[in-house]
Amino acid sequence: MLDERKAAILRAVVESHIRTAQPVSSSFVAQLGDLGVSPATVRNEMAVLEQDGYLFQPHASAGRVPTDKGYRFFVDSLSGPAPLAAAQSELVRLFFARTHGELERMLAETSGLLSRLTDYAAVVVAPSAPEPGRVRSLQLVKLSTHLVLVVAVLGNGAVERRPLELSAEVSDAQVDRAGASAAVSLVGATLDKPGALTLSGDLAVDALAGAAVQALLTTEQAPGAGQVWVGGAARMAVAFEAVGTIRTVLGILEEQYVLVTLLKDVLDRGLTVAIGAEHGILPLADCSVVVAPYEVDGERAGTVGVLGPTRMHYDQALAAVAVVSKKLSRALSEGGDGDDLGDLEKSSTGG
Amino acid sequence: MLDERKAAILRAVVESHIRTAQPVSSSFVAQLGDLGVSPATVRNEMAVLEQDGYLFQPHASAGRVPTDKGYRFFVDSLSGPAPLAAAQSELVRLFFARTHGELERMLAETSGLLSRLTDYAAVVVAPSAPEPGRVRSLQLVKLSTHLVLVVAVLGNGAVERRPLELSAEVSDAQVDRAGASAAVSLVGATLDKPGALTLSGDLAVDALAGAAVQALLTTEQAPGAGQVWVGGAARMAVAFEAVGTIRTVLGILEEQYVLVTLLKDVLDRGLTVAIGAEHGILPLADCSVVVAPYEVDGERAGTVGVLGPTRMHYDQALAAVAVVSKKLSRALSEGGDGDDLGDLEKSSTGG
DNA sequence: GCTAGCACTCGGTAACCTTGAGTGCCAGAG
DNA sequence: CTCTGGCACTCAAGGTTACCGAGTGCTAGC
Repeated sequence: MLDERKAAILRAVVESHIRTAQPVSSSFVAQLGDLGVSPATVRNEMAVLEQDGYLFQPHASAGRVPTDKGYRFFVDSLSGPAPLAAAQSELVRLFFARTHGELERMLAETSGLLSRLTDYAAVVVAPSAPEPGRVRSLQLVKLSTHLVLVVAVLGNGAVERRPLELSAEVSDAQVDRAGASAAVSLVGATLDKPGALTLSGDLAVDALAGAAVQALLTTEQAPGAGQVWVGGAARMAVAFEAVGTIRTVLGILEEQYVLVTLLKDVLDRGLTVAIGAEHGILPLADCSVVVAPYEVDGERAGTVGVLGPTRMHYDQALAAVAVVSKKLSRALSEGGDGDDLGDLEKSSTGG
Repeated sequence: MLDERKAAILRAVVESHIRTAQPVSSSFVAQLGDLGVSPATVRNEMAVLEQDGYLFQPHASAGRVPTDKGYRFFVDSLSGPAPLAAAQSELVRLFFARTHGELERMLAETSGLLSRLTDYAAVVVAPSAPEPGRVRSLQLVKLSTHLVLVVAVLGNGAVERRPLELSAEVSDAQVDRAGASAAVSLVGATLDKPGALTLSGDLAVDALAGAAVQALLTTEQAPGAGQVWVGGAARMAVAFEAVGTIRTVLGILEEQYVLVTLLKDVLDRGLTVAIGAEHGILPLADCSVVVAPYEVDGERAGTVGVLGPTRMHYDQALAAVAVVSKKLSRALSEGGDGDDLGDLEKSSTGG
């Protein structure tokens, strides 16, 4: 599609513009020395690249700036994510060595990590299904005469909690028996495939046990699914100069629904990077997104991503997103805090 | 301290500047007609107000702008929070009618509510002590050979969860017995006053039970205490013009520790409003904070607050913060989702 | 004590010019 | 046919000047 020289020029323009945020001149590219041609030649090539839609000239006496198409070519021609800088690898290592425990806190902090790694805003989407891990423990706790709490502990330490409002009063003993019954049905099973419920004969008990199991099974799709954490939104205020852009981007970053949909769409289209207008969100026309799914026990669970300006350091962002998603997958999968994370470091570098 | 006319002029300047963000001229104040004097007289008074540190003149041929001291006077002379607009009352009502369930989600969404009410950024600090309610249930769950999870359900439905790493392996039976023992010690007690632990004779069991109780008692001060949710940070990008200011303010809004300390300090000094440099945070010199504590079961638990530009609508912010903190207190106190929130509406309006 | 009048200050805007970076194009060399 | 040096052209950015007008401080008089 592009002969090698045009490709080289385009790459040079993109790289330079990513670094400096300035239009790139023909003489600058020529001076780079990679091609051994004069500025005039570069100019001719650039004119063609502009006609083909890879470059754009803000005004007559300015250099060239890449278009979305130009960035797309650049990203597609990347050999892969850059290796993480040593300091950053260390950050990641420390983070995952230190962090365990609560899922929510972990994901929230992961968004902070990813943002620090890339210097852009980071987004982490919670697993959309209830934790698929096996149920380790289930308990009913009577809070008041008409309120019972179902508490389940899953394999990875996550705690699922559901309130149950009762129409009729039940005794403590009945709650206990219902809890035992529900526990028999669910403990050891995964949340999507419960065991059968053994009936006790006491209607109230069986109804309560059934309701408890049911409450856990119904993924709280609407409200909870796709919970989102955004880290380092402030970094977008650094990435952009125009106040208007900052405003709109920050606004979007608070719209959880839009964010979740955005990341999901990109992944569904099989992409890792969405550049400028490629994702449909108009206000984010100046932004690109780098995403990766993470897994829990081998199943695609949630998404991590980076949102930065179109002129972002794609190689670094790709690397950071890849490493974080991988390590996160490990950390969240059964076995919990991995002892064997060390070897991952290498394998992810050579992606 | 200020005669009535000076006070009126000062109030007029503050009010106008809050609305327009522009320096206020003597003729404008005179035109308002509240005093029936000429611009020249207003000028003389303004000159005095400037000497006394209430006003400031950006440059010779400009109007006056309030200083922090000027705002302080204004706020102190407010008759109290303004009544909430009807639409906003409705927002609050709907919110608290709809929202219940998980503490964290509730607090997170509350920050969004408060931000929408005021059009500034809102901050909600989680209860700093572990939920003070009585322990309703306690359970140990063995996650892997060396990892046990302590799960406690408190009176208000909150779930406290602590991981315990074991140095030696214990059997399932031992974990169960330790759980029972710890439960006897804690269930029915409040977390700050545990009952004595009855020893079983099995060293491993007793050690585990003790560790479990201990884990729950130690408020996870450092990491978890003072968890913070920030809502509507993007609104700060609207409140300020200068990119630099936006950057620093957004930066601060992500520093949880700073935020928690800030709100705590303001409350500890007995203030409801901190204006400009009154709180020690230099980068927030252009910002004011309006805070209120909320309670759980009659005890001061956490804080809600609004962060806006120094020239913020204090009356509205005060009103919003007051109403939200009150309703939040109700919603979080034993009894949970209140049925009796209706009557609060009136009492809070006439603050 | 208030006010009208007046001189003064100074930020903001527009008009103008200059500068220089960068291009497009052309003609000639390889 | 491709590349390059040269040259005219364009246009944003920055500096200078002048002007306008908002707003003040001061003073003299009511």
